[in-house]
Amino acid sequence: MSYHFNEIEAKWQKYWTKNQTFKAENKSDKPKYYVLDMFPYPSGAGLHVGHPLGYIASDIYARYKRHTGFNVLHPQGYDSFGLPAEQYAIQTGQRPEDTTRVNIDGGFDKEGNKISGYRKQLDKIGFSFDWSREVRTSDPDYYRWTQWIFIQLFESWYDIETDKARQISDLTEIFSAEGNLKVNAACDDEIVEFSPGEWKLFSSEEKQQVLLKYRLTYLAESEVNWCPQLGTVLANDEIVNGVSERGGYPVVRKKMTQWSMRISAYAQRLLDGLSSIDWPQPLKDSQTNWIGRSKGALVEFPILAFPEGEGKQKPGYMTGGNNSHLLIDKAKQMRNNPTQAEKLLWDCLISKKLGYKFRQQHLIDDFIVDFVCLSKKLVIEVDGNIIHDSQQEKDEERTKIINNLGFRVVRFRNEEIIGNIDFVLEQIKIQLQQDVIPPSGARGIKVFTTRPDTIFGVSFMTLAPEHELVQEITTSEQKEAVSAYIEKSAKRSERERMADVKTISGVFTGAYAIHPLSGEKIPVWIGDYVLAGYGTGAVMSVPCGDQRDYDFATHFGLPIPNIFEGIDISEEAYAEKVGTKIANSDFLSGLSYKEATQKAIEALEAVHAGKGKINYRMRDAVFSRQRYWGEPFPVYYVNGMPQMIEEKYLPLRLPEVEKYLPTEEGEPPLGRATTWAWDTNKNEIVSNELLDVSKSIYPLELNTMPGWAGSSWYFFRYMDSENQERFVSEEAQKYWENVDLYFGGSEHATGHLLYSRFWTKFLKDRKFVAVEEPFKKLINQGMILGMSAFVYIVEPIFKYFENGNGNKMKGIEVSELFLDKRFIISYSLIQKEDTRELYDQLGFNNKDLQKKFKEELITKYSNITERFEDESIQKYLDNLENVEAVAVFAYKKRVDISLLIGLSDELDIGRFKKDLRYQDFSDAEVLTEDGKYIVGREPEKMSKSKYNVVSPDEICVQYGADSLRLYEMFLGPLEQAKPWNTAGITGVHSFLKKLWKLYHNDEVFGVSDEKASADSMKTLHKTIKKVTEDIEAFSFNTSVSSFMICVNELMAQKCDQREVLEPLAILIAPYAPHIAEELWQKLGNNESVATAAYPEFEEKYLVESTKEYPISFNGKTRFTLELPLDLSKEEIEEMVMANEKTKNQMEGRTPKKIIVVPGKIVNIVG
RNA sequence: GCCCAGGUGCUGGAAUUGGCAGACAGGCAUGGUUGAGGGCCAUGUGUCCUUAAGGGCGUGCGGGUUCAAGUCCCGUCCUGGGCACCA
Repeated sequence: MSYHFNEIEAKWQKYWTKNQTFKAENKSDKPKYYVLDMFPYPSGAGLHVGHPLGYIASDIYARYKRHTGFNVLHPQGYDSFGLPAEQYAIQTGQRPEDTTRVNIDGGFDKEGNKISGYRKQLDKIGFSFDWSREVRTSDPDYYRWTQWIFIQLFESWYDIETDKARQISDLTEIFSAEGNLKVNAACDDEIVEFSPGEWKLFSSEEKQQVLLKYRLTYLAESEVNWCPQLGTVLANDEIVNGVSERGGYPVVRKKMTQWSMRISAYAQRLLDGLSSIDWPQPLKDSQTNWIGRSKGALVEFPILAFPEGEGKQKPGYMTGGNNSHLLIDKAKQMRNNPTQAEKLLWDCLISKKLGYKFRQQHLIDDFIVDFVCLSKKLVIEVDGNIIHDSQQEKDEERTKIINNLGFRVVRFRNEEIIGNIDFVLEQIKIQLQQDVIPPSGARGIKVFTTRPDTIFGVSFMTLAPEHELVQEITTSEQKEAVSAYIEKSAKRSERERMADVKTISGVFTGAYAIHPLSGEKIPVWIGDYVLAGYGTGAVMSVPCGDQRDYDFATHFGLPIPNIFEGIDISEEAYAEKVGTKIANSDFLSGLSYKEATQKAIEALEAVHAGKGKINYRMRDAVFSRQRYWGEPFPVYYVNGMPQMIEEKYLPLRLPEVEKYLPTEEGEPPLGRATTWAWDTNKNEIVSNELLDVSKSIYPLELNTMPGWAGSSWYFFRYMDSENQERFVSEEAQKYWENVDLYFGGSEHATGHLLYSRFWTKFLKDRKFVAVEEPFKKLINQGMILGMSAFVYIVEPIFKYFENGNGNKMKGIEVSELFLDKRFIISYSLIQKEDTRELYDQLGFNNKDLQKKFKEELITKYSNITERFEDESIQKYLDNLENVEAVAVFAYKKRVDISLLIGLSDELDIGRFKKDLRYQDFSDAEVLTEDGKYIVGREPEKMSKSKYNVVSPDEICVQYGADSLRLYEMFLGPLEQAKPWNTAGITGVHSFLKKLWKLYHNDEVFGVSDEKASADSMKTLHKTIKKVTEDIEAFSFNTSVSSFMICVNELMAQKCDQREVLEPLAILIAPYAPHIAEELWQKLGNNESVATAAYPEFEEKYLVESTKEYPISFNGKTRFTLELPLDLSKEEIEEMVMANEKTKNQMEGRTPKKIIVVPGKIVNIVG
């Protein structure tokens, strides 16, 4: 009875579906185990053999866990929103919804080609998925909850004090009670401070504006990565080498109003969480890298007010702005004519009763304040008796600016001072006791540095061209140069800027900053080596310690002071931290990196010019896409302010549009929808025409969510996929917790895997889930590469070059790599006169390259024929008649692997020539002696465009799903990338045939109930041990070879006992479930093998009494000797030395040393 | 430049608490079975010397530790992946 795998597999796949064998229950006595694969994007191309690799591994583990008594959740679904469906829609006009459905469930594409669909393809491989829990991210029942989570994010802010996300209503309560002064939140940088009174006075819109700066998802105008070809913005992780990940289109910087996710609030927790999860180290490393935490200091360098002055150093008390020279006379005048109240107060203040020095009518920026205590940064303003509204507004404005410079302001009215001077002084005293608030605002240049120890090495400062201060500080002389530079660098695309890191460019602003510790005057430059997006967009340049600063200084002739003891910096900067001593640095001289860093921060803090700071590289994630095929935002706009649609009216369904392109006005595709307005009375989507008619109807958001929205929480939905009340019920989530084992590719390291962790932490903070991390253990499966086939083409080219004498000549250029290949001569180009076309085809479209190639050909001409082993080309050339000159060279061309004969590397020349894709070669000549053409093969990523795709469907038909499963595992370690070679599958296929035979006597099934031999029991238990260890270590390739060894041994032993064959069937069931079920049934079991108890390993069958000792002399094994295992060291030594062979080896010498390791080895030295 | 992973036969790979390198497969070769092909079975297959017995050399390269190194240490080269004017 032979092994009819197709019948067997179809039978059991049907059985599993019918009996819902793998349906997971949310209630069970068994312990739970959650195994998950990253769900696929269902593309029109269907599955290739690379896709199921991870699914097979996870399936084996899930099945293994079922055998060992776990309640296993092993679901599957589709990440069905995404760009390719939309691109396809743009091209063909078909609805993405329809094409996506066909890609999953099967059907026909527009050309009428049959698409079998992901589901059918997956089903054929025999996975133990619980399909009753399937999710599709593009299903309104699913994205309803994606929208819901978005609303929760909108309704939350991040409280740094409690290190948690909290409801936005908590924040508004705090604002009403105490303003925002004490709020320590993750929020936008430019937050204006306000009191509870001011908060109450804000209009509704102003309040919404303020709150947007705190929300975890917020609308902000920011510089984004705009991809004109795709018509959308991209997140940082969707850009690779300055071009879009999908399609490879250029990306430019553009200012746009976009939804963003405040993931930066979670930077530290995302970093800390990594230590609690069992993920591959490289993956953790790349997340760590991406988050990019760096420890250092934030330092503020004040800007010199009179850069064009006599070069005098500005004293610390001169706090005036750029217009000080105009105001200073006015201030003097005011000092001489004080009001009554001013006079009274000044007399008290100048008497130093309060213990602090005050100044009168002093310049701060472009304002003259009445009194100021510079050391405590306290301003005292005296107001007239009658205060008009307009005056009050002006005062508030003025207070804000002064606040931003780091001064507090107290105001008293004239009558207060005159009426109760003691009370006023008491108030001032209280203010003086408070700490100085470091300046939060404008005039200083704030920089972030990881090397505060090198602060005395600063010789200039550099701002990013986009820096907001640039316009303000640039002197009139430099204005032109600076503007030109800014314009030039703004024009450069991101890619250009990245490609060109070598060119040093920059311009002096004319402004100077003041060193906060030395008081020295430091020139301020702008340069595009400083990135606007990182840190503060400005750097303190320490040329001796940073190569970029060094290069910049060298280029522009700026000074390079050396602050390292005994280090030569005449050639390059010195960036080593350890073992370095700081010199020429005032109080830091002589200190190590660590000591100096700490001292520098202390000193900066003392003068309120800086503080220690942790900076993160990770930016907030842009969450809007100008696309159609994504989740619509549950958002409408009232007076330009975003409003959330109430939860109970979700989902907000994606509208129909006629075309999937942006509108003429450049709006996203949803701008084409005619029914896309929100009626706040009826709470439904209504026609846009009503927008002007009714006051309760508002426009809906036109952007959609990015691809990662739906995938950031789907693992929770599987726990309770039918729930209509909640995204996952509390009980279901508490039961399944999180994913125990997650399989997927490492390419999602900084996208999906980071965003999922972020959302999970957020949901935990808001108590929607009870876990902090989504995936406990993660395994990255490696990519299966396709074996692309290549043909090697030589093409004769005429009128190609001339030698020095003006004669045309003959030559061959064949890459050395191709010397052992067979060639195909293409005639297609012979007829073509214009060689430029050929150049283009080969990439030699550059004049220099052409010249170089020509030269090389001439110099190599003399010895090329010797190097070239296949003489047929030479013969061909020699036989050419009436041709004076010809040059030939070879290149390779991909050929479709379906044009090969069988599984061999031989090209079907007839079909190749007839193939339309290779019509240039229809009259080609194949240079081979034996009439065969053997292609070259190279591993590459499997893809349709490379003609190297192997479909699992064909493999299943030819060899069966069990063979496919075993082979994919047998190929090599799971995490490794490895090439696919269909020919190799015969190994595992014949193994399965042998296994089948083991359970059969000739034509009939037959097992005996007799006792198995000791050898068979040993083989079985050895296999149980090895396979179990391997499966726990995810070493599936070695367990497959263990099965092979096991079956080979049992065959040799002629084993047919149930005692061995029954446990073996269970053992192999996770790997080859179909054949295992069939054998299990034939063994007389009625239930599926899926939940049969896993065989237990028993040591006793493996106990050996003897060991074949390798006997080595000076480390080289010469022979082996079988000895009982219970011998002592001495006994072993005695027996070995007594052996005849030992005596032969020693040839009468006495050993210097004898090493005996019982149970392992004997080594005789001498 | 920085971080990570990895270099073992013709190919995929096995062996890393230091203990007979090349398990298990594919390929190739020879033989058997078969009308033929496919299939199946058997044997061989790191490399060099040798009729053989046997021996030399062998895990990218160079050193070192050890009775013993693919495995540990130092240096170096190469390949693949990630990040990158990140201050």
